[in-house]
Amino acid sequence: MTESPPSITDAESQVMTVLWDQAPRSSEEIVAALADTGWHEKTIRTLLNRLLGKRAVAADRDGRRYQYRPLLSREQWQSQESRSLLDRVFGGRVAPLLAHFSRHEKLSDKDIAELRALIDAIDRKEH
Amino acid sequence: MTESPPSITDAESQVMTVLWDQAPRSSEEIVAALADTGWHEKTIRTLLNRLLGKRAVAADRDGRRYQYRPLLSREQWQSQESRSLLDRVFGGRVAPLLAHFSRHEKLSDKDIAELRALIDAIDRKEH
DNA sequence: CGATACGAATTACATTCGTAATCCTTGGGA
DNA sequence: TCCCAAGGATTACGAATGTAATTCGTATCG
Repeated sequence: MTESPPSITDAESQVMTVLWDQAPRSSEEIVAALADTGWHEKTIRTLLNRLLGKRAVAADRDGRRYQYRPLLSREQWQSQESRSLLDRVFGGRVAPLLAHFSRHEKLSDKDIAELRALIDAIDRKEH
Repeated sequence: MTESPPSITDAESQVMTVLWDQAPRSSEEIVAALADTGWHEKTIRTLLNRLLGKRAVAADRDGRRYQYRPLLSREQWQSQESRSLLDRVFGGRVAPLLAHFSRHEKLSDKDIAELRALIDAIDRKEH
């Protein structure tokens, strides 16, 4: 059986975010970092456990506590989600997605600058 | 109360796809068009009904049958899904998403051309 | 004219997800 | 030494979702 990257839910991804931001962390720290969500401490511990079950995070014993760290990387997750959107919504083709963004999304100056840099980078890479 | 565009599930979107492809259609035609999914006819009718409940499709009486047609457009749906990905996964910014694609997805020449056209269009719009 | 078949409407049911509450263990303080 | 509180593990529970089965109404065929 091959290990496919774990798929995580929306709520779970918010927990991952705090670990991607900094790790390892104790559950107490994670709870603190998620104070703004309004989630109950119990809820966050549940999410942590589900992530453990999915092997999206690892827990290293630290005395009577655990230190949690991500196993699934943010990049892996972004890839999964992007590919999912691409396949589900745009028939797997990038161009329609780009066309969609160009027609419907408001791009900030920063976005535009980054896009320009992106294209330049691609140009250079293709020499 | 303002009408927000209905949010549809993954299975439902596959039904929408056949209506976006061509409409109006009878349920029989829709079932036929979804033969490759392996879904039971009952399943497809259930999805149609849920879409009706969400006002994502309309049913126009045609004798003792209905002719179904989409109320939610493919473009609207693509926008919703794109924005959702953007917000959930890329902090709401387009450039990181595109940067991600450029790093991890194979961009065809056509894709790159579109990207360039996108920037050019923006440039012109901003005069 | 009565039974049937087909589409529509309603109901069903297991799983996943969001959101906790409850139970279990054990290190530390009274 | 004994009890408690903080964390971890387990259980709960309603809503949404995937996937149907059951029931209902009626046009049609024998």
